[in-house]
Amino acid sequence: MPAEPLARSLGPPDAVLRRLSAYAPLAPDEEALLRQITARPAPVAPRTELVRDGDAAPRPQVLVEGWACRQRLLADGRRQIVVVLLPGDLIGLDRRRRPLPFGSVTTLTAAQVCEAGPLRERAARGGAAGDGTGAGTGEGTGLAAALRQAREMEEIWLVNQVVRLGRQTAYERVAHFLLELRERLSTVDRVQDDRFSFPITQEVLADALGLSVVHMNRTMQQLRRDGLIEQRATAITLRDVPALVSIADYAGAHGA
Amino acid sequence: MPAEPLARSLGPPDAVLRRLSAYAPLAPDEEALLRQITARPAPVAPRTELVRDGDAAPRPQVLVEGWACRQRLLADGRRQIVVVLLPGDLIGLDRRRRPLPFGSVTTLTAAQVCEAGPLRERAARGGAAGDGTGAGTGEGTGLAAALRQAREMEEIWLVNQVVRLGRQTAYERVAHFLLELRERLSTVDRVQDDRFSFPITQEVLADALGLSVVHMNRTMQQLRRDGLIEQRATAITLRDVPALVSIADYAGAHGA
DNA sequence: CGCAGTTTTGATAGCCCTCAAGGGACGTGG
DNA sequence: CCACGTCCCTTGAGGGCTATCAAAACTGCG
Repeated sequence: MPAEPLARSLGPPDAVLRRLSAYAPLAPDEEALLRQITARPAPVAPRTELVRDGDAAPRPQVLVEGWACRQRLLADGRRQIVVVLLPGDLIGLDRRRRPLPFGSVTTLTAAQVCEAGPLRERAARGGAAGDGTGAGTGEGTGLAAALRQAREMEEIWLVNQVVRLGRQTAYERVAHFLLELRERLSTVDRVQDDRFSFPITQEVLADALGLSVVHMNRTMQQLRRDGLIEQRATAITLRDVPALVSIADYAGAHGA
Repeated sequence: MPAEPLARSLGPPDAVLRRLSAYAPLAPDEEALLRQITARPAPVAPRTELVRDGDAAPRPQVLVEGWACRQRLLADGRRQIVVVLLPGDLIGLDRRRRPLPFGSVTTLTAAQVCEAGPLRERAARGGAAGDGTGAGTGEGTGLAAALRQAREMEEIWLVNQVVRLGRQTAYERVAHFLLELRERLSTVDRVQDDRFSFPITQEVLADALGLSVVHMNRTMQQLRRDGLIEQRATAITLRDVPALVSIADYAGAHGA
């Protein structure tokens, strides 16, 4: 099962570096550290658990290639995907002091993962960090700032997810989710002309958006019939972003 | 309009201190700072916006008394409450570097709020923090550790909310939510014999749990009829916590 | 060429929403 | 003391969105 032929063609595999330097400018030695960490990514099969539920000390990792997710299972087998993780995303970088029932982290596709312990240590030791109170104007620079930003982005994705699941219809949910994916993937150069790799099954999509597989399928069909999206192989194209934005009431995570 | 007669009888107003020292042991001077900050709380009317949506630099505040929420409004008026904030909870303590579309923070009841700028500064300056890599065993102490823990707890509440909204029925959602409230309120000594103040309307509850007011009402009735909860005035009693836990598939945020 | 996983389709049912209206609690004012 | 408004809770009826069950078409693959 090839990981993501399209993704590879759409961008080189330095997703983590792209992601973090989009969040905050990095010092040369920090970039070097990142390159070193991601030099030899470990291939991981689909449906592999990267972090077990309740794990006391999840190892810091970075997702270099492929998609994954944080998910939680209910006792009767129902699954809720809490957040989808994309190339360049971080896993377990927050130092936790207690084993928290966060759910597990699992790959959705074939993926490539790197250990990121040194990244956390480097950030903890501090650097160009702008820790000053700064009243909010300062952005902060350096690895620590980038990691903070990464954490805040993840919180935004969670809030988005709550709004989708709580107050939007299936149609709106899918539109909103696709727009979020587009925005996130574009920061790692995986989007061209509103087209990007889309390597997950409708079952996964359903578990992410709180729907049944059958209804997920019908909703996708509706979006296609309405000319809003187009799927070929494992890639998807958003054919009318403004319309999608309007439907989903989408307000991105822009900085202004 | 009296804020919360029951709450007052169930616990003294030093909710913030209780909350934070439950997260991590504080140094004497940190406790003193907390007492100083919360010495003169400002009364706030219900439905008051404490943080506006997209606010670049939300002022750090602590909720000393009353309930509030983070919420997001859709263009057509639909409202989703992202997370409910209880006495002792923190608001805007994370230093943000960009204006993020987080939604607004609004009081749900009459409340008492304190500015907490000094708290953030004190934590940033560092203290007894256990920043060592520690492999996960160390808990960390001091204000900074407590604030980190507070942030992680909020993330757990978000994940809980996602699971509720995505994969649970109305009945399960309410059970799950009530158990979470019980657990959170108990850390600030606002729970006695599974009974606690419950000062929000069913409309608020509906917006928190992604339901209509009518269905919210019917679900509460069902829970009462099943002998699981009991409401009198503005207080609620969980009459069968094990049953509720089973129904909701509730796994608290315990440390083991 | 059959197998397993995925997508698709049809039919039926159910959870939950919307609309509408009545009742209760509380405070205000006459 | 009672009329009256407001807010909240409650109830009824009808319908729509979405789930479930079942099975067929499709795809990639060994």
